[in-house]
Amino acid sequence: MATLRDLSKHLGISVTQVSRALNGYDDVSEATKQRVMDAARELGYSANISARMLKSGRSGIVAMVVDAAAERDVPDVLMAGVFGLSTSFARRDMQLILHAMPEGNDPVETHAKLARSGLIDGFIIVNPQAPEDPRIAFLDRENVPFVVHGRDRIAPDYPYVDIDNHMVGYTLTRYLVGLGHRRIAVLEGVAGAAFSTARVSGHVAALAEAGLKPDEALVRQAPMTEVIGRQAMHHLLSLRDRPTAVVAGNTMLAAGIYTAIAEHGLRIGRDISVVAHDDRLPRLSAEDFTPALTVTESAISASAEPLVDLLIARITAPQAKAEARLLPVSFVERDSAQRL
Amino acid sequence: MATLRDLSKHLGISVTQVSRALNGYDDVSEATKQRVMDAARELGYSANISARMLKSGRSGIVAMVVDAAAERDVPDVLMAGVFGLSTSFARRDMQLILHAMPEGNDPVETHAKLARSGLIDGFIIVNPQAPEDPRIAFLDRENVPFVVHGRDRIAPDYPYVDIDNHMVGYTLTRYLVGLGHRRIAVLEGVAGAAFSTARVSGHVAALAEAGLKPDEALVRQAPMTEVIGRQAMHHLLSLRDRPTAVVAGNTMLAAGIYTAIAEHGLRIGRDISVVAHDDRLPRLSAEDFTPALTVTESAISASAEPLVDLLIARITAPQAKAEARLLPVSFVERDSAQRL
DNA sequence: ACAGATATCCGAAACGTTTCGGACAGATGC
DNA sequence: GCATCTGTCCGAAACGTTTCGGATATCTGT
Repeated sequence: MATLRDLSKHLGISVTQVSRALNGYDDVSEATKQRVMDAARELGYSANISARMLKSGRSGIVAMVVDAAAERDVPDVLMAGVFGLSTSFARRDMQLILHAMPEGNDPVETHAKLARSGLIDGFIIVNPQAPEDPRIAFLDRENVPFVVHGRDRIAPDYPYVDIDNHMVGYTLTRYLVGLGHRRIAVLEGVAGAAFSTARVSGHVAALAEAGLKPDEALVRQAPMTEVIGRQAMHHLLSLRDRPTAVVAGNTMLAAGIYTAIAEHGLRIGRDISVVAHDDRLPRLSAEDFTPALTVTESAISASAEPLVDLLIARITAPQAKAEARLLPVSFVERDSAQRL
Repeated sequence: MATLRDLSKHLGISVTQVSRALNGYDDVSEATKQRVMDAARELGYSANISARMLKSGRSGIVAMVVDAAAERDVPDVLMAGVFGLSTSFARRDMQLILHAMPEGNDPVETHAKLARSGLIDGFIIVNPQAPEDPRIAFLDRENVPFVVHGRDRIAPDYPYVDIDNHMVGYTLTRYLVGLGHRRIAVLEGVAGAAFSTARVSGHVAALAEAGLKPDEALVRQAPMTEVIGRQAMHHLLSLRDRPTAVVAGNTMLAAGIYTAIAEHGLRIGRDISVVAHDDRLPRLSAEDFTPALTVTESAISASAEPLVDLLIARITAPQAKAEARLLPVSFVERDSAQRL
């Protein structure tokens, strides 16, 4: 609870100089800088954030609003993201507010209220809706700094971090086509989600390239949980004309799919091929599946650092041209898909 | 970005009166109160939190520090807690900072730094370590408001919300003993965790009551994941003198146990009885297990509201005697345990 | 020795809010 | 009619920081 004034008195120099010493200005001598630093440590001084903010207009706090209802089923991916972000921000002496929005609340209104309070320097937007996310439209219009994990259009003019989801869908399906598969099912995330839409379009593109038409009955967009993967796979396997291969949106879906296939007495790879996208979640590693799962992989945790960088850039220079980062995706062939 | 002064000018009354009107003081007439409210809505006024805080000493922000390494494996229970807390705080116009602490950082130092910044009104402490949690000792000593989910001793003098974990352990084991079981295994949370210690002690008490000695080989304290449940159960089943029943710390462990038993070709209930504690996590419902799982149950989400109440009480009246809330636990008999 | 550059310092204002102490009516009591 | 009370209002100070404009002392080159 020491203040600048306490330090100033203690050292016999002005508040101004103490402040400038602490903030590394160059019109303060090395000697005093040292003395101030030492005294600060000794007295346990830490700048009062609200005072700093009142003056500078920045709080060092960013917020991320998540839809409690939508995220409840899939905490793994959210958690991986939040942890990465929180530590990345902490390293820069910033803090992340996680605001869980109760069901039925308007996301735009929630962001508006948070922004109006003046507390928040910027927002992290996750799970953008395609084709046009209302939160993005709002923040853009109001000139509130934000960065998006994902994107709601092909070439946005706001800062975002994403992977090439179209390519993910294309790669996985293309691989199966190459193995001779013709009836290929797809289990992806919920229909509104931008990443899900992009991947399905990649899937369709790969099919088209092989002269195949997508079969609506084989495409399912739903929350990516193990239970849903299992149910959906059971349904697919009970089809008259069942698929010979399936693409899963993440490893949780894949786990459910594995279970369902086993419960049908079929062998993965031999009877039904499975491939998936792997976000590198801490719990379900594709290489630990039996048989080991063939995937496109891209660690979701890797997006934290660039997201933080871009958001900070946005906050400090709101007028600068928006930057974006496309994270790499690699394809790892294992044993879960075989030639038909 | 409207300020009090904007309102004051716009209405032709003093800043003081505008502030008092907005904060519901009674020395301002109903008429002006109404006018001020209307103008505030019209101009989109929202109090600048840092200014308010600078003056009042309160930010309306509370923080929860979680150990990234420890929570990575078990996001479900953390997530359920965080969501409940965030919405409960939001309802009171407060915000929750989730601070993910990187591995190897000192929790006490992390809390100290956060507290010193002056930004944070209070802390939520989760996963207290028994017998003495250093974070609790520190915050108590420094008179920083906090509330604990759980407790690190039997009868603490700080505010906390908990269930009777000794009773949980006792009830589950007692039930199995009543069914004639004598070799009863226990899979609980990591050894340092207070809840885990309490439950194991309840287990031991129930055994002692039946004249049984606990067998160290049958008690395992580890992270409560499905994978660990499965591995631990495999180990137990391979024992020369294997248990006839097992108590699981939560439904994730139970799910792994179910898998392992099935993989051994044994039937749950008939060959091996299983009971568990059910935190009512959104994903794994005890009643959806086959066979349906017999549990003690207590929704972890129910603790959010009392935690928030107690923390706010602590913040507004730091000197008042600490309150506590013991949440109810119920026993639900289903089909996963049978008479030996 | 002197003008000007350089290095180091400081006072004071400002950010937007809350709140203390007091002001000024009009109403009430005697 | 005077003092007192009640209902409304307001000015000014304060919270702790940052920063602008200026001050002072020391150094440079001539």
